[in-house]
Amino acid sequence: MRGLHADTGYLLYRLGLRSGQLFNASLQESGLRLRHYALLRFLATCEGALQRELSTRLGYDPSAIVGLVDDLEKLHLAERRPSPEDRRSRIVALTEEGRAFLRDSDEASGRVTGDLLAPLSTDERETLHGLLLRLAEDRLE
Amino acid sequence: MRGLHADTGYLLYRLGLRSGQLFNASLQESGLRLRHYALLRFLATCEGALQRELSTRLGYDPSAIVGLVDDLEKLHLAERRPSPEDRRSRIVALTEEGRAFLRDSDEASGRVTGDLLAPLSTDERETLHGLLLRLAEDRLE
DNA sequence: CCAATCTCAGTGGGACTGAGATTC
DNA sequence: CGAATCTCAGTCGCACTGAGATTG
Repeated sequence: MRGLHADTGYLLYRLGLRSGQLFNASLQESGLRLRHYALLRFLATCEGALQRELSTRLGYDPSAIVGLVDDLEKLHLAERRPSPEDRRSRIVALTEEGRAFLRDSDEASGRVTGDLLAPLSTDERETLHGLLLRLAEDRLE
Repeated sequence: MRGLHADTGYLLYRLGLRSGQLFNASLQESGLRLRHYALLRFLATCEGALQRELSTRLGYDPSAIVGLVDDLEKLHLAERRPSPEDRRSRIVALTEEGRAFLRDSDEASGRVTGDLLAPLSTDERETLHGLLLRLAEDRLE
């Protein structure tokens, strides 16, 4: 009979949970959760995105995006703008405050991942990142 | 500004969620969830465990173990026995039905992981497994 | 008396569904 | 008309907390 950790999929599941916990703990004082932070980080790469794009790219349900953007708007870290091409859609974009928040929290987020990967050497971390990236590109729709 | 997938911790989080989804989907017809299955798989390695052990080894809250074992008892896949050494504790053990269930579902669970890791070669899968295992041993209490 | 183990009720956040309103 | 986008209400599984009962 195989042990619990003989299965790579289960290992991924367990380490993914742990990683999320660590991120959420480090974001605690900002009042945000990992999902808000991921949304901000995605917005920083694209100068505005439709809520539907955020849903597919981040893997969250469309109805969840509504509340997340609500929260970020209340904190003035992001804002909704009408889309000039399609009045059904809203464009979500970072504010200046949002950009400043990302600059300030960048170091803290790197520390979380560094802590998680502490048992691995630099080379091993790069190998792991490359393998996970290939899985993500193929398996994260 | 770094992209979303530049962070190994976030990649782990996303792929962990996906892995859990795939496992749960494959278990759907059995009426169990991944957490039940993980508990059964752990029991198969030890011939009976205290609920406190299950909590620490599987990473679930002690109060969650109660309901999980309740579910498995209702399905006659596991059972509680009194501990001869400490009457506060209960020993949870697989039943014969539980062992048979694991034999039957073993192949399906391997297929889920094989599917998730499809983009990688056999060597790469082993490399990934080794790296994740080292992280799990150090970072999963 | 204090600690450990199990149980249970309640709380809060997250994932999802189904419906509605608006616009293409 | 059907399809897409956003919104909202409701449901369900899950994580955690705090309390209680039993035993060491």
